[in-house]
Amino acid sequence: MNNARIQKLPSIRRLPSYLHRLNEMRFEGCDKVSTTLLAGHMNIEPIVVRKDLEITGVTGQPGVGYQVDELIAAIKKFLGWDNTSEALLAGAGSLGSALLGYQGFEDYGLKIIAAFDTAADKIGTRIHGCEVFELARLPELSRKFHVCMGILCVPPASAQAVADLMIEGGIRAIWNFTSVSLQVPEGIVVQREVIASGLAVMSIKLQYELNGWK
Amino acid sequence: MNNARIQKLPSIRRLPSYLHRLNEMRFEGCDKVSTTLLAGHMNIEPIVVRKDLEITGVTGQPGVGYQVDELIAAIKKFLGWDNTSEALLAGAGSLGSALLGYQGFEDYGLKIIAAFDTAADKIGTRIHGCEVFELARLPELSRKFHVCMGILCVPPASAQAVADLMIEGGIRAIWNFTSVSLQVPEGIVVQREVIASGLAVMSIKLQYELNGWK
DNA sequence: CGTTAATAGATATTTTAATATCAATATAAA
DNA sequence: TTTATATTGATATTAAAATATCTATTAACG
Repeated sequence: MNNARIQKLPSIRRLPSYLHRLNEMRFEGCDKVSTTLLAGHMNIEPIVVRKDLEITGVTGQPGVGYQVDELIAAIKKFLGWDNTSEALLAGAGSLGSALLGYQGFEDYGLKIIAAFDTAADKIGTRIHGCEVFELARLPELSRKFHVCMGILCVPPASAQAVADLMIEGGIRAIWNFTSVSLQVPEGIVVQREVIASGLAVMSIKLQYELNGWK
Repeated sequence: MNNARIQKLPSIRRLPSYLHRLNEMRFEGCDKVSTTLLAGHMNIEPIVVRKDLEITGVTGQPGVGYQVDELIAAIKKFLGWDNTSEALLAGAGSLGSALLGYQGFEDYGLKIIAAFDTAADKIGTRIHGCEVFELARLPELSRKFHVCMGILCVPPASAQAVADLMIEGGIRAIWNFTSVSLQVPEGIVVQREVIASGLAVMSIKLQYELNGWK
């Protein structure tokens, strides 16, 4: 295939958790933090945290730790979350509405500027402050506002068609919450969230706790 | 720490996607499948699929492939999804409601039998067919029905307290959708879903597509 | 029947991630 | 000041995951 290989993906996946904790710490008035502290909070080893932070290019002070502010800035910059990016959301069903109501995205520099659906009773309304437009207008509005991220929460049957609309609208990255494996042209990023993956891991861990390793 | 080390976690995380596709294939009337076919659908390499399936203990036939039925059964058994397990859900807000409405859980042998909340206007109602009870009754009902999984979707401020209620009710595994890093006794499994992890990965991939590697 | 292509399974290899070790630095306590 | 402790950063090591290679098996086709 295929997508140039992205390295240190496990580290990248942990960065948002560090970022969240660091924001809390800043709010609490801490200005310094050690990897031991961050690790304890996440139940992982300090060495893992240190290696993870390394990829952002931030440096700490031996014997002391890192400046909370610097660390937050470094993580945000590395992830491209230092400037807000705008996103569209397609499918204002229960999951879509939940995502529209999710406050945390602001911390991640993501702003959902419009939602799209086909249900006549939703079009023209606002969900958690976000206006719902007719799905067919997605490409037009996407182009108009130069949106490059799309959040896909439609039923499986229309997932591919709506993804195509997003691509038509110039969207470069699709956050795919459907169960469909999308086919997209070269250069379009798809990030699929499979909620059952977490359940699978939990199921295995639980079996271990209940029965030990078979 | 610290959780005995669980191996092949990446493989475990991919199993639900295979399972989903296999169920579709069975519905379409296919009885055989090759790793090439499954891999193509998920945009990964066939060798990865073969190694993943290996952990379930299933065997295929050289030159032919696997029996779809056998494969489904093997994956379900490995994940403990061959018998339905019952779960409770705490926090019937927008995310909790979305999860209550999620159909896919049936495929994964998960049944949410009750929801809990503190909001007086929700208690006694049904959300997607699931009755909402007063949060304080969680331990009592959990014990009564011998539930061992809890789904946590409450606001951060009450997350630890509600997790404690779950543990009091005999729950052994908590699927944690909050931003809080829970503290739990030995033997309790916590699976935390950090939605921003996927966004972080997507952000890095997008940077690569837009700018190339820095 | 013989040939070709596709496949699983076994094993080996490579790549990547996690972890350990150690030196240098800073802080706090004695 | 001295000592003990905690820290980062660099390097080395180990463990795990991904990938390659090869063999035996099967089906399809001429």
